[in-house]
Amino acid sequence: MTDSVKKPVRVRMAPSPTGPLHLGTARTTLFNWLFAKSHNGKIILRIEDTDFERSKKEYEEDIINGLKWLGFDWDEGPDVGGQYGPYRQNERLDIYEKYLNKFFDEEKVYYCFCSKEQLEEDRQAMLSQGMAPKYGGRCRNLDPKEAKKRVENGEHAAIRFKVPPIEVEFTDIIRGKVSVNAELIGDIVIARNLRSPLFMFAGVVDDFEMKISHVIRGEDHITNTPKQILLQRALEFDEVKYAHLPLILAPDRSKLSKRHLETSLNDYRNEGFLPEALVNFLAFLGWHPTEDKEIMPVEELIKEFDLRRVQKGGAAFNIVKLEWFNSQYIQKMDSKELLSRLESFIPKTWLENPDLLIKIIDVEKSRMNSLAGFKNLAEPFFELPFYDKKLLLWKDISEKDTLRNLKMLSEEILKIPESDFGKKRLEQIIMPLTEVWGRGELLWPLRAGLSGREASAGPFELMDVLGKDESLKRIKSAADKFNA
RNA sequence: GGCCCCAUCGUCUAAUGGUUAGGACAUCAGGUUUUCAUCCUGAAAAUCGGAGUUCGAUUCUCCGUGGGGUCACCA
Repeated sequence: MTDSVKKPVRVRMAPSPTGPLHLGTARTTLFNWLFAKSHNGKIILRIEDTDFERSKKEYEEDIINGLKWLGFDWDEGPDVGGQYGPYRQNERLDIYEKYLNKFFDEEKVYYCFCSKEQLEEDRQAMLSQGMAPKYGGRCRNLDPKEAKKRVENGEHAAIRFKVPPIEVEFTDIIRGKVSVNAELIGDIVIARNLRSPLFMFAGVVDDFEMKISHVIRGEDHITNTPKQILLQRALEFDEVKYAHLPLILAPDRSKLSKRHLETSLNDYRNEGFLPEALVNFLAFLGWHPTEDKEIMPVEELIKEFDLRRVQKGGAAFNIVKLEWFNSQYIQKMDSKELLSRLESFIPKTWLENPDLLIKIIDVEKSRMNSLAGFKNLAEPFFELPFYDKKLLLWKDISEKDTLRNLKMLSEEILKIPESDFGKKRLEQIIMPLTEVWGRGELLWPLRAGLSGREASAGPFELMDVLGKDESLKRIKSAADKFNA
């Protein structure tokens, strides 16, 4: 309960399966995960599906999938079990009911029969008077026995918690002291009925039941915290430690929404971002190590992660920087490994020749800033694109000279024995020629003819991958453009 | 609107009661055996405004401004 008695670190990842895995959820999860890992703590995955109308099994699957893809694991959860389960709130209704009944016995809650229309009217009235809209307490003083009877007779009533009019203060690990006057809050609804708790209440019960030590969540929850602390006190639970993370903002620092960019993790996955890059990028959105470094693999993040170094202000999402992280991780990645990541991004037929693909990857790696971009880069290796003969002309070199140069190169390349054909040998043969005839004059048409592209890898690398026959074929086809 | 949180280059951020306010991405200019990319070098670029505390504040305090969050029988 106090700092002197250190509780074992147990954090929870608590996504709501009301949509596909969100970028913000991914980052909150990452910070929880890093914190737990760096403290040898346990991680609990809890599915917060008390909103039965919006919660969907498919979203739960998507979220779990996405979290695993990012490389996270957990010690307890709906899929792996654990001694504090079940781990779906929907399966814990008995537990909530028990505490709700306790609350009724102690008269800390009451039934509220106000209709939604009525409440909305009240709200508007208060708003128009410039007041903070809060529940006025119309049902607070109804006779509990009578209220219970009405509910038993089938009348619908929500369950409200009597919020005491006191100042609530808590210490946030990131922000320090935060205090709120609960008088401004009004009695909050904590359950639709005994079998249908709401987030505010279910979370508090679960955090206690699951022995959670630290609640690390987005700043959007900061105003929920005093309410939950009040609930904890009423339930006589130990207080947990809180850390509220700064929010991810849109690139223009406004509120993050789908209007500005993709907010679902799957979009980034499908665009060919590496989970390693995403994790590194997300970690640096609001956090930074002591030293100046950017590329930090996850093991290093764990080693250096510290909640106290988390930024307080919101962080704008910068896709360009993400792309940079991605290209860095791609360049550093072993080509074999890269190939396995590439599988879902390329035509199946390409997979028939893995050796060739590895060669292409080696050559094109530095030009890749996403897995999805590889296909376009690799296409010329499988099929020479159609191109206009103008592409072969270096600066103001004439067609005639270009043709001559191509023929000359072709003859020289032909002389190289198959067994000795490769980048090194090609350079040895061709580079001296450029001393005489000019670099651009020889190399440009050669490269353009081999790739059929305005921009590509260099001619020696190209030929190295294409092989002697295909290279000569392409050079001939380039020369033919002028013969015709 | 009430309440809460926040504020260093365009962006992510480092640092300190005294520094030429550092790094990274992006930008610009060069260089590295032709193009593109990689890589290297260099340049430009910031302490939101105003008071106060102090010998000295970007750092501490207050006010203002700006941004964000929240005020659901969503989470």
